[in-house]
Amino acid sequence: MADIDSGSGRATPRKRADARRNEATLLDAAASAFVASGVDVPVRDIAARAGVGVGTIYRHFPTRADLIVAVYRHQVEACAEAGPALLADSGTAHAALAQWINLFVDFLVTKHGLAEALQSDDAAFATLHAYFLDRLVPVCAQLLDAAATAGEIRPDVTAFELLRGVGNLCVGAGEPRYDARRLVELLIVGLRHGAPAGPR
Amino acid sequence: MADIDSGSGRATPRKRADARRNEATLLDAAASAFVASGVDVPVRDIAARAGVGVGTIYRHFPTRADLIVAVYRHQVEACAEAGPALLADSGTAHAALAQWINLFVDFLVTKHGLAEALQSDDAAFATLHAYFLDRLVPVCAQLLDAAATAGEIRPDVTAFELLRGVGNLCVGAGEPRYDARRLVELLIVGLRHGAPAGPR
DNA sequence: GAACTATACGGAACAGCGTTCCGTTTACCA
DNA sequence: TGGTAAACGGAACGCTGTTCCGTATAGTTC
Repeated sequence: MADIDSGSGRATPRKRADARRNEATLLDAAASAFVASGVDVPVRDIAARAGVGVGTIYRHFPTRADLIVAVYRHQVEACAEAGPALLADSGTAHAALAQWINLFVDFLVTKHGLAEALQSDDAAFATLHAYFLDRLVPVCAQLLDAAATAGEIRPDVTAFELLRGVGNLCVGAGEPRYDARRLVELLIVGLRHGAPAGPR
Repeated sequence: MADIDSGSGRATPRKRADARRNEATLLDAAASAFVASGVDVPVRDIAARAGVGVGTIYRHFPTRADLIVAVYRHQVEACAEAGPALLADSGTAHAALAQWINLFVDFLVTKHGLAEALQSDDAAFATLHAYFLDRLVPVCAQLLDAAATAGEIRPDVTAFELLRGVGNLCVGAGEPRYDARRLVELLIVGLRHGAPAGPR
């Protein structure tokens, strides 16, 4: 999948061959370990799977969050880029928003433990938090603004809040009696119908 | 607040005085430790606060979840008992449901880390899970049934699912940019307006 | 009041985690 | 074919929850 950090950067004098190889190996090992045991799989397990020492993991990925981000970067980027496309293609802004949220939920519920990690306030996950928010909040805000401008939804819910809420609802997906998708759907429906002042 | 385990039980020959004293001391210490540092405060901190050894904690409360349950039992009972009362007093079943959910949310958001613990799949929290579900699911189901029978809400959301969703939304409450109550409100609104088949 | 015993206590010890650190190995370049 | 900076492996550290057992003590019995 193309070489990592070859050419371009003159300032960084190019990493050693074994280092580049290990980084790729680690990404693969982490990805399969995440699938097998969730994103909270012990670091030692990932190291063993990759056939390296734990020190090697931390040299390449200073914190566990960096590893998670690296593994899922492609999919998060794809989700972010789908936002404007949906807005252009969908009949209404609300429909685009609903579809985009569905993409996000599909992504989250298929990654065991990712939703849990996303809303952990553990300092180790700060960069994970930051990456998801930096990348997705603007996209969500654009969809939200469009729907609000069109008068299709109540205008007082922020993109941060909605993403966080949806992420929270995805925690525990996979349990048979709990359908996160349905509850997220309820949330989106409520967004359309809820009066700004609320009941009572 | 009455004595603990006095009289009645002949089978249990009554605990020693120091044991009963320590149990009460531990409940107080745990309660204030939970307020100060969240329900995930280290066991050693609670022990230190109570002036006992960690062994004493585990003798009285075999698992951390038992301690949490013991500390919050009164409030959970109160919440459970409020359900039928609200149903009798409110104009509509949906209003009763909304108010009861509000009680639950108020309880959760004021207990740092409790919502997080509730949806943890850690085996240590199994009894915590079980207690909350045993006590609250039937109440929620009663409210839900009443509202569904009255045709005020879509009938395909289970009490378990709703409680879990609401609990999930309460995770991270306390963060300034995240208003769990508002999102729960959206969920309840969606419950009223959502068509069983959903959009699209 | 003294002796005896079941009960309860305290905290050292264990296991599992993330993370750090450093002696050793290895890839690259001259 | 050395020499050296880069990278590696895994022991070690600090922090968890939990267990275990020698010691202290409350309650009972004479």
